[in-house]
Amino acid sequence: MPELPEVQTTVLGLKNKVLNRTFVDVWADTKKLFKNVPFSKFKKEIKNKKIKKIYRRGKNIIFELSNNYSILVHQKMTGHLLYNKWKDDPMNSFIRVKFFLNNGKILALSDLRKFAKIELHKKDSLEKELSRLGPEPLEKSFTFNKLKRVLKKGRIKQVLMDQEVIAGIGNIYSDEILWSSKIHPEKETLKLSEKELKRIYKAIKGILSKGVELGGTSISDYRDIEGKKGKFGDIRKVYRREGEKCPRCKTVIKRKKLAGRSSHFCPKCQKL
DNA sequence: AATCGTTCCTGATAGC
DNA sequence: TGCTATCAGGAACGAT
Repeated sequence: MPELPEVQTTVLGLKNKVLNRTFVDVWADTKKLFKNVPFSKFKKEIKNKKIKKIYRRGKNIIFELSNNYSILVHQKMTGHLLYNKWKDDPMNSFIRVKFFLNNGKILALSDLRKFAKIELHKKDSLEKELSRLGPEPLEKSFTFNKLKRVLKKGRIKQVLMDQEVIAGIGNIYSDEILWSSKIHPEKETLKLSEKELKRIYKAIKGILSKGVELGGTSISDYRDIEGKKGKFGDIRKVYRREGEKCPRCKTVIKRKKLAGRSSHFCPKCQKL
């Protein structure tokens, strides 16, 4: 599922391929994905508009158009954008939306479970939408003190995944961050020592950067815009490794459901 | 006010 | 073999 590193990988690809192109038309078989305006209006407003800017905020992708509208795409769990000719792979075959560009190429959304959302925003409604998100963890302004200030009360795993606390962390990277910092996912944030917080801070920066560097994680559905897999999944330590051995201490990795989400951790390295 | 459970969706997998 | 039930999960939403 696309989290910060996956969305960043997609955005880098898009900047390379579709920046400054113009949308000629758009097709969709699943019009439900268009959440805040009817598909017909969406189509009318983006037709023949140039893509002036492409950027990421949290797990959202934003295309800024020449008519001061912006398109916001959230890939949710199984959505990913594909450009032109992409690698043949079952995961790339659930095409729900196609954007036709003025160079004759296609930008498509493949989304097995149809959870993705596409919205059309004017400046103020976009700002309002994005203002709910917490800070960007890879930005310089995300300092150790910033982390301490934004962390709210609760179990660390859920707090790390809360988009209003920090933007961009989901299930994969929160498990990896906690394993790396030797913290149990159910640990209460208020009970974290200064040392533990420092480890979490370093892990957030380190793991997310590594994720971006390796082009994200593709053990289930994520693919880059050419339809290719990211490589972070190869070096992950605990996520979806229940029953395997902890690379640090060889204890069998456990999985536990927390607030509807599975958490993977080493019961020896990550004690409560 | 904050926290919990439910919902959206469909392919893969387990169980009978 | 072939069917059905369960599971995966980001975030909005409704319920407590």
